[in-house]
Order: sequence, then C-alpha cells, then structure tokens
Amino acid sequence: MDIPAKYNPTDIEDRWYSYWNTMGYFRSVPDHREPYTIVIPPPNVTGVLHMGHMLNNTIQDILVRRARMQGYNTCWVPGTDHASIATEAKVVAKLRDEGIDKATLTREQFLEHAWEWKEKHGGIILEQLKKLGASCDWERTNFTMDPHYYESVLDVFIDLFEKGLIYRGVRMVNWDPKALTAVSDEEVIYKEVQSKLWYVRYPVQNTDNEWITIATTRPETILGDTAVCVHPEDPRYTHLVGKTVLVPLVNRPVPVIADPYVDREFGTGCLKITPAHDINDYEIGIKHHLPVIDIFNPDGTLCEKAELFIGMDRFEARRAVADALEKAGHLVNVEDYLNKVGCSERTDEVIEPKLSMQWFFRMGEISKPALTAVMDDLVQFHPAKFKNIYRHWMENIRDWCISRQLWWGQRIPVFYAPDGTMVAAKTAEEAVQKAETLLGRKVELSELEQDPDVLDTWFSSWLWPIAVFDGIRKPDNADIRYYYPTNDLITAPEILFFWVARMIMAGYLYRDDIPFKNVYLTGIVRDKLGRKMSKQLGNSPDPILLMEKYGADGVRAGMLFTSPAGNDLPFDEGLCEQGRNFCNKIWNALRLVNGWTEDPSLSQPGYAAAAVQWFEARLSQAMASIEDLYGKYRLSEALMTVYKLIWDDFCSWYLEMVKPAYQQPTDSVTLSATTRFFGELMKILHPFMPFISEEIWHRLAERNAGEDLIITPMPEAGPFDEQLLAGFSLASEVIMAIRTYRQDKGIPQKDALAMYVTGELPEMFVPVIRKMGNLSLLETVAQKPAGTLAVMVGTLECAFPLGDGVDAAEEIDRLEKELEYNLGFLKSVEGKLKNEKFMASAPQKVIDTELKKQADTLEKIKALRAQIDLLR
RNA sequence: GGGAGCUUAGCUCAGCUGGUUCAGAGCACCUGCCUUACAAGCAGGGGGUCACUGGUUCGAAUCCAGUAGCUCCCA
Repeated sequence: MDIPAKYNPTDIEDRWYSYWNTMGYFRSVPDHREPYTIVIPPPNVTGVLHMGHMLNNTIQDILVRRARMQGYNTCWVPGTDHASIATEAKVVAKLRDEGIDKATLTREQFLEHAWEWKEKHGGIILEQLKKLGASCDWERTNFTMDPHYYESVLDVFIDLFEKGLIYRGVRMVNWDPKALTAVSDEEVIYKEVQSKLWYVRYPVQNTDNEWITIATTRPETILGDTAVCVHPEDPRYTHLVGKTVLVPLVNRPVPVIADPYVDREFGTGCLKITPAHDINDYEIGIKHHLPVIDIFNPDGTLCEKAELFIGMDRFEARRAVADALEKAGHLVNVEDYLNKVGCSERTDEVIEPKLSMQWFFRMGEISKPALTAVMDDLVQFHPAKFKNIYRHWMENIRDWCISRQLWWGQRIPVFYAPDGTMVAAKTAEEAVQKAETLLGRKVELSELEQDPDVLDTWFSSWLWPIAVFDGIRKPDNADIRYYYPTNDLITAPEILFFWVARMIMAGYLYRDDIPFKNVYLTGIVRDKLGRKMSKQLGNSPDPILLMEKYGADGVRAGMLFTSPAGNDLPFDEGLCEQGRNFCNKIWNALRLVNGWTEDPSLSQPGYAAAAVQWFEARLSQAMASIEDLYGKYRLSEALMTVYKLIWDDFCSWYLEMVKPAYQQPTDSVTLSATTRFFGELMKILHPFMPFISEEIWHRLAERNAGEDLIITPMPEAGPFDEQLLAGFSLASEVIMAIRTYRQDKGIPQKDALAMYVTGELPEMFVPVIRKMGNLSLLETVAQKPAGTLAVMVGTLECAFPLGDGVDAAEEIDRLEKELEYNLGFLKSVEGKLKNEKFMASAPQKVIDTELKKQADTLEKIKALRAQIDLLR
C-alpha cells in the first residue's frame, strides 16, 4: 500500500494553507451575497500566541469556515492593537538594556524606537495564526496605530469633546508608580498579601492624656492624614466627635469626624482619613470638606508635603514610620493581617491610589442603549448567564478614565491656550483656527501647547468593528455599509465590560446600530491544577510546538473537546492526542476505501444495500442535530457529534458492513455511495479540522481546478426514515449480543454460528446481522428450540446451539438474576398503574408507555422462566 | 460587605418548560485480541443515593425552601 499507515500532518497543513490563501478563498469584497462577518479581538501587536488565542481563534475559524461553505460572503478581519502600556514598557526595558534612559529622549525619538520595535516584533502572532489555519482576510489586516485608524480615534475624541462628553478632572486614579501612568480599574489585579495591621494612638488635644487609637495597613500615609473618623452611633467615641487630635510625628491638628461609612467591627472602630491616598477617604474628604495632602511623588517616593522621610520609597517609608511611631510611643499593637492589594496588570507594581488630572469620558446617557440592546437580545450573549452580570455593571457604570501618561498611542488632540482655554483639533493649524474663533483674537502657533498624554488603548479598540472598515472617517463607504453590523464576536468574559460593552456604545454613537449580533464568551484555559495559564507561571504549553506534535487539526479538536461556551477549559495534552488519533482514524478509513477495487459487473449484496440506506438516514439525522447545536453555539457538542458520526457510525458500523472480503472487489453502487458519504463527512468535518478534511477530499476523487472543499456547499439536513433507523438500532443490538455471547463462551469470530430468533427481525437488516455476526444459519422460530441457550435483546430471544462446556448451573444463575430484576421492575410499573391518582392525572402518553413496559416485561418474564425450566 | 452562578461516573461535562427500560457522553479504567484500514487500533465490561435536609406532586437529577462547599464579578 502506497499510503503510510500513520497520518502525517506537517507538510499537508502548510501546503493547503498557502494554496487556499493563493486561491483567494479568504478574501472578501462586497457582492450580492449575504455577508458573514467577524472581527478578531485584536491581540497585542508584540504578543505571542498563547492557549487563550488558540481557543478563541479556533472557534472563530470554525464559524467562518462553516459560513463560507453555507454560501455567505465571509469576512474575518484580523489585526492587532498597540497595547500602549505593555508595548511602552517593553520598549523602555529594551532601551534600558542598551543603556538608554527614556528621560533623555524626546517624544519623537522615543516613538521612532517604538515603531522600530513594532516593525521587528509586531505581527508575529498573526503569522502564528496561519499555522492554526485561521482563514482571515489578510488584506484587511488592521492595526490600531495605522494612519487611518489613528485618525478615526482622533475624530471620535474631537467629536465627543465638542459634544461635552469628555471632560478633564481631578480624580483618584489607579496610579502605576513604575509605568508612571494611570491605569483603568479593569487593569488592576487584586492579590492577597500577608501584611500587618498597625494600631496607632493619637493624642486628643486639650485633654488630660486622652488618646484615640486607629488601625491601619498603611502607617506611612499618616503623614497625609487630615481627620480621624468614627461611626456616628458608636457610643465609645461620641464624646470625641468635634474634638481635635494631633497626627503623630507631624503634630498636625485634625478633627474627629463622624460618618456611617466606618465599620465599627473593624480594628478599633476608628479610621484615619487620608483623602489623597485612598478612594474611600477621598470621598469622605469631599463630604466633610477636608484638606487633601498628597505626600507622594509620581514614582512612589515621599515628597516634601510628607514633611518627614522625603525622597524615601513608600515601602521603606512604611517601616521608617512604624519605627518612629514606636519610638515616640504611639504604636499600640501590630497584628498580622491578610489583605487584598491592587497590582498593575502590566507591570505588577502595587497600585497607588493617586489624585491626578485625567481625561474622562462621561458614560451616563450613552450606556443606556447599550444596556437595552443586550437585555432585549438585539445582541445575544452565549451563554445567556452573562446578561445579568452585564446589567449589573452597566447600571453602576462609572466614567471612563481615558488618558494615559505615555507616549505610545494616540496623543490627546487637545491644545491649551495660555489662559487655559482648550480646543480639540486634529492638527496644530486647525487648533489655531479654533482657538482664534473661541478667543476672538489672533493666536500664534507657538502660544498653543498640546496635552502630553495619550489615549487608553481601549479608547481605540472600542471602535474596532467600525474603524476596521474605515466607517468613522467615511461613514458611507461600501465596506462599512455591507459588513456592519458584524455577525459574531468571540471573546473572553474578562473583557466583557471594557471592550464588549464599549463597542456596543460606540456602535450606537457612530452607526446608530449594534456592532454584532452574537457574543460568544469562551472560558479561560487553565492547567490541570486549575490555574490560569500565564507566562509568569510558565504553565502554558507552546502552541506552536503543540501543533508540530499533534498537527493543527489535532490541537483544534483538542481545544474544543471540552469547552462548552463560558466554561473554563482545563487543558490537557491528552485532548490533543485524542484529536490526533481522530485524524489517524480518518486517514486509515481512507486507506481502506482507496484500497478497494471496483467490479462493475457485480450486483450489490443485500447487506451493502441495507447499509447504504441506513447511513443515508443516519447522516441526515446527525446533520439535523449538528445544525441545531451550531444554532445554540454548542460547538463542543457539535464536534462530538461529528466525531461519533465518523468514528462509530461510519468506521465501526458502515465500513464494516460494506467491507468486501479480503482482496475481493466491490460493486460500483456501494463504492460510489461510500465515496460520496466519505465526502459528505469531510464537508461536515471541515470547519473543525480543515486540513485533513481538504486532503482527504482530494484523495477521494479527482477534482477539477477550484473544486476545493473549503468552498464546497455544506450539506443540509433532510428528512430521514425514523423507522429504518429504529430497525437498524435493533439489528445492531442483536449483533452486539452475538459478540458478547462469543466473548463469554470463547467462540472466535472466524467460527460461524447458528442462531434462532423468536420474533421478528427487521427484514432488510437480516443480511447485515448474518454478515456481522458471522452466522451460518439465521432462523426465525416461534419457540426457542431445545438444546439452545438464549440471550434476550428487548423481548427477542436470540438462541444459540448448546456447545460443549456450558455450565447449566451458571446459566440458571444468570437467568435468575435477570428474572429477579424484571420482576422488580414489573412491580414498580404495576404500582403506578394501580395508583388511581396516577391514572387520573398522568397524560395518556405516559400511561401508554407504562402499559407497554408492563406488556414487554411480562413477555420477558415468561421467556426467562421457560429458559430456566429447560435448563433444569 | 453587595451581586451572580455552580455542586450529576476517577476527570471534563450533557440532561430544555417534572413522566419512555433515564441516570447519559467523551476521556480514563478493567478484560480479551497484533482479526492485513487503523495497537494513535478492534471487541467486550465495570462504575453514580444526581452535594445534604426538608417540602410540593400520583411522580423530582429537574420545581420550592434551608444547610454545607466551591467559583466568579463588584466594592
């Protein structure tokens, strides 16, 4: 045989991918057909493929390939985002390695380095996606810093600014002292840290040695205290409210105030208030008109406002302050305490709540249609459980901090005049014009100063479904009108809010329409210990190596085998192995079928005719179920259905049924039916395992140019004969009973058996039973003949002549156990039938099935008793 | 502290608006097979008081209440 016994995906996969690409099958341009569109969730431009991408993009490719075969004009838009913090951090680190300090560079020089880095390392991930088989329209690749995209983001900013939806304000932000930028709430990861709770006493002014004791996890912020707060209904402290206490070390007099925010159970029930360094303290500060003392520099060292330990890092200062407090007799107690500390997702630095001037995007009104769209299922979430979570977030939405203190990204297009007047404009020249109109005087270019900050990356990617079609700059262009709204978005629940929700908002703002109809939320890929896969832990396999080992098809199947929508995926390499084994199974089925020789003079045997009719029906039945599962986005189950259809129904049953005797030829009807079935199966399989299915497709028959599986119409479910399927089901049970009997009695398959059956077998499958069971005789009889041993298949008795070595006592024992079970079962059925309430209230359908159970069981009991009697 | 969800076989999960001989699938496991498509395989088999406790009902894995444990989100 010229085909190797083991499937080798390596060269096959690369060959087909470049062929499809060359043939332009991934390319989409608007035409008369209905579009099917997916925009990729853009990965970081400098990122590399990880298991999360593998899962996510496999799912997208499955949906796209299926839609393509269904005749839609499919467009999968790939691309990357600029990931401002992550990329800038990498560039800064690289420069540092080269001995260059970012502070010595101008903005322009730095950006040159950044672009250089992007050109060198950017887009690796897109190349890796090709290995996976991703059928993206590469000519449409977008990058959030592309000129057209950059301009779109500025257009949107300027528009929102002029509508008054963007404002500048002092807010408590999550400050990353390492990256020297604010980060959004979503970019903060809370980690449990074993720390301490310090109990510190403050002297009450004008009293005789009276003290008030607070508990804090951050003693260094005492230097910025501007009040001490107690609960208004706390009897321990009511007498102190309104008095003044002295902040230790700096001896600053601050008031004792009362606010119900205080948790009386926590610590001493007294809270020190540092409005500059804690979000809750900040809010209490506003409520009670407290002064704000910011004691930190941007890099997390103490500034002169702290009065003490100036220039010291915040964590060193914590120890220093604690020591000083102890020496001064203010430290009452120290306890161990487990608390949650916010860390920057990008740099892992402990986040410092910090007051700073930032740009905000007002969320209030514009979030409303985005909430309604999801609640009314205009945008459907899969699984739907995320609707609740979404609603909760949207109803409590807060303004979005969109500025970042970085250089890599879209620079905020706001220009300040010397008097503080602000204009938003795409260019300095435009800004001059706008400023002149606003100020009513001549303005020189040199008078204006542009805001140094850039926009949050999400402020560019929230426009993704529109901007990739250039729909912001050119709202009427052919692409956006054709492809928007897109069909499905596949993404992780983690970014439901800061990406998905905001894209819906952008959709309503700039297209007056939803951006996508369905959102499929994948799970998180975890390791066997349930930990999220991450670079830090090093617990993620390299997807490229995995594909080299198991083939892209094998890994795709492996990813999908256990990933129902929204459920986490405990990844196991064994799943990829299962995928690879599946490829091998298909490969060997091809070897079998291709090895058959055709003899046109042969007429079709009965067993083959029955098998062909059965598989025809089975295929339609499975197709209906697969369509249903796709409709519900239950892709994992759809794959399992295909898997069982191919492995069990086609290979284990159908091929075994029609298989000619060794080295015998096959009739033409059976051979052509088999080839056709195999082809149909490859079509159904193609979205899941594109490479092997295309390969087999071309090996099954001579194909004309362009007759490629990737663009072949997907079969549709048709009607099928249920009775025929039921008949086969009974026949297969009989065959399995024969196999079990052989195994029990040690009769090899090659020794023919005689079998007598009481009752009717489905006529058309009798030749199949004869062949598969290797029966020398198959006779229908009214009564089990003497000298035979029977096994029951439903109400049928399948009887075999008694051979040597049959132990009568053992048989009686087995039969009696079966009898006992059936008697018990009969009792429970009859219990129901004797129950008047059951008979009165159960639907007729249910009563009928109970009656049938009763009749069948009675018949079985009778047969079993007869068999026992005969053996005695 | 507020909210959402989960608990079914060793593992990962199906089981829709209670009713088929309903307790299921895949993997893993056990037994027997190198039967010329495939040992990356074939055939057969074992395995679960559906978290716990009550309730509703003729009937509960499914509906209700409580308990325990776990997860996630928000603060």
